[in-house]
Amino acid sequence: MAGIKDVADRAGLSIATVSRALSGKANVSAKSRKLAKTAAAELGFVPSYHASSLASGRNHNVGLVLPSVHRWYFSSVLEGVSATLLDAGYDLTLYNVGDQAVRRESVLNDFLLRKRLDAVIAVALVLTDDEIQQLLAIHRPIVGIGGALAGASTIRINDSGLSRMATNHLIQLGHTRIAHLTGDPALNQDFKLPGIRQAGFEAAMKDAGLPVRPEWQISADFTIQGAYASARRLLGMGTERPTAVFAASDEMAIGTILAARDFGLRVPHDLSVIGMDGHELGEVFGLTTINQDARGQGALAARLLLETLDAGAAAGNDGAATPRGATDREYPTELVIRTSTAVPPA
Amino acid sequence: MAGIKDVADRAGLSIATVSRALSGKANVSAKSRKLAKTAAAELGFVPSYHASSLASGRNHNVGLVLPSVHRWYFSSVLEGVSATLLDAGYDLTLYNVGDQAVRRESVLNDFLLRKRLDAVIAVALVLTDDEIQQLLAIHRPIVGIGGALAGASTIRINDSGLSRMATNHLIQLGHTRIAHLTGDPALNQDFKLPGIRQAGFEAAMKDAGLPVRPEWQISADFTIQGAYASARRLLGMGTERPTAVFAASDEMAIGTILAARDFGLRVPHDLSVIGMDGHELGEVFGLTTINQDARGQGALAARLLLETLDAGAAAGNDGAATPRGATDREYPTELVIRTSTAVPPA
DNA sequence: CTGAAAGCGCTAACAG
DNA sequence: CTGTTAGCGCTTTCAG
Repeated sequence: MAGIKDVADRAGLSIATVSRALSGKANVSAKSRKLAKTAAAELGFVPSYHASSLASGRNHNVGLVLPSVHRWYFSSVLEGVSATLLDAGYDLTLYNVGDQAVRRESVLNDFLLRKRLDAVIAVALVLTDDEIQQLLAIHRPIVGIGGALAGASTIRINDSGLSRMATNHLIQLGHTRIAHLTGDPALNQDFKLPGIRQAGFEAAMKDAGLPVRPEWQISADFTIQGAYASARRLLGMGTERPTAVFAASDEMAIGTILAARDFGLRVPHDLSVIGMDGHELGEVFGLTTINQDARGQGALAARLLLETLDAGAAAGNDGAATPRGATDREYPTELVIRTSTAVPPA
Repeated sequence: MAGIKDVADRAGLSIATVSRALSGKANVSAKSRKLAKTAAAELGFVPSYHASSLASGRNHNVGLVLPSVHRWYFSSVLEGVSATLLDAGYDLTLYNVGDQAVRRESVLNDFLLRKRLDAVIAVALVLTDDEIQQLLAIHRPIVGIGGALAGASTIRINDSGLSRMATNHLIQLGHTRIAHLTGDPALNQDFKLPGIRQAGFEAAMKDAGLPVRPEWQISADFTIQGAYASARRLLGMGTERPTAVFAASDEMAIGTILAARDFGLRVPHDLSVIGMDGHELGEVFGLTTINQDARGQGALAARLLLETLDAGAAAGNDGAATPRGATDREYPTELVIRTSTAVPPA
């Protein structure tokens, strides 16, 4: 309950000096600073964030918009953002919009605009130009992770190129009957991600002169269990089976491996499976995949934002940071070959 | 950038009337309200949360403290809390403290005290009396999920009783050689959860006159992959094997099933496995478990808090809600028998 | 280096 | 029902 006034009284200083001393500003004598600090400590003084934000215009708070917290990719990004922010003394306001359009709307049109956030990080969210403009209009820098965001900075991986790479890995091993397990079209609130990865797959197949069979293009909801169900249907089709599957996420690759086991198929002997992500569970299954360090992407996004904010503050820019020209960074990835892929059965 | 003043001017009303009109208060003529609303809309007015919080004392913001966002239980709780809060127009400030003591400290001693939260929900966190007092001292209601929190309300399941139930399920099937896979002792930032579940297991064994073999009491980090590694060690011990395993979480139960497969053990024919949680993936593995609806627990916690806050507001209580006597609620659960448990091999 | 004073933008009595 | 008047608790010129 102690306010800065109480601290000032107890320290025998003015409110202004205490404020400067406590927020580590210059132009305060060592003695005054000590005096202020002790008084504050003795009173258990904790500054009111609302008051200081109101007065200074800075919030020390970053918003994070996610479509889900259950899928590995998103919780990993969240973890990276969270750790970076916490260490910098920033709060993280989480908007888990899920798949409900209503929630998405209200977050975008109400929550985010309440001038309470210094910046926002949007993960795998397709924003309309209007939505982006609205955000930019309130002078908040935005960074997008996982896809392009016109006018905002983004961090992403080369989804189409990497899908090609994954597919090529299979082709080089000698596979010709390759299936692709993609994300449900309904999940295209995401940056059209499923579509992009699928395009990469198709391009690679085409380049190799291989057919893309419609019945081997299946989809699931990005979860292990969803992919398991879809893969069972794929592998259970009475007809010819593929000898390899490229799944658009590790979770779906794992679901595929589990389904294969049900049919007595040995991985990779009878069926090769490659995923994409770098999920920790991949090791257990010997999953060949493309690592993308989602946690690192989240941390990087947060760091970039913090730098921008600091720069804005240093420039005396009234707390509202100036977004330095929107940049589009590609995050590094690596192909990790384990034991779920091999040459096709004779 | 438009402030309430601009809206007032444009509407030809006083600031006060606009404030009342826009925040849906009574005592405003329909005409004035309409006038205010149109003016606000035309100017794209969005109220400053800091200003209104400072003036009203209410933040519309709840803090959630979690030890992790990757484990199923926590992300499920998060999801429940998040949805409930969003729908009520509240912000969710997330503190993912992880296992770093430093972070835990700073969150507890800095972040949470900044008077920016109306309430806090702590999941599976053991708070010292001091910490609880500190939080209560700033007049913020707290609710704990997943364990006891002296002085605060809690929502939890009967961990010890349910562990007993799970163990008894195995015993009733005829098992006598039962192993227990518990959480790493290091994870006892949790409400001593591993210990409590283990105690339930031991009690059930004792009641049945069965021996608890130390070498069959193993631990892991609550993840599938961690449990997989531990279970491999358990099942790979040259000596006699258990015929059943009770894992303290579904993720660990699944890791166990995967390990069993590696050794050519059929579940449940050669090894019965029971888990605890209600993880969606359990279905894929036919996992027998105890469902606990973590999402629902999170939603309930949020709802309780919102009610308390509303009550406080209604009571004209300066926004600082009065915690109505701390209650300790037990959340309902159910034993779900699937196909991972059966009578022991002959 | 320090203090006084002027707000940040809104809400909440209080009179009318 | 509406306008006026005080602040909420801090930061920040601006003098000194």
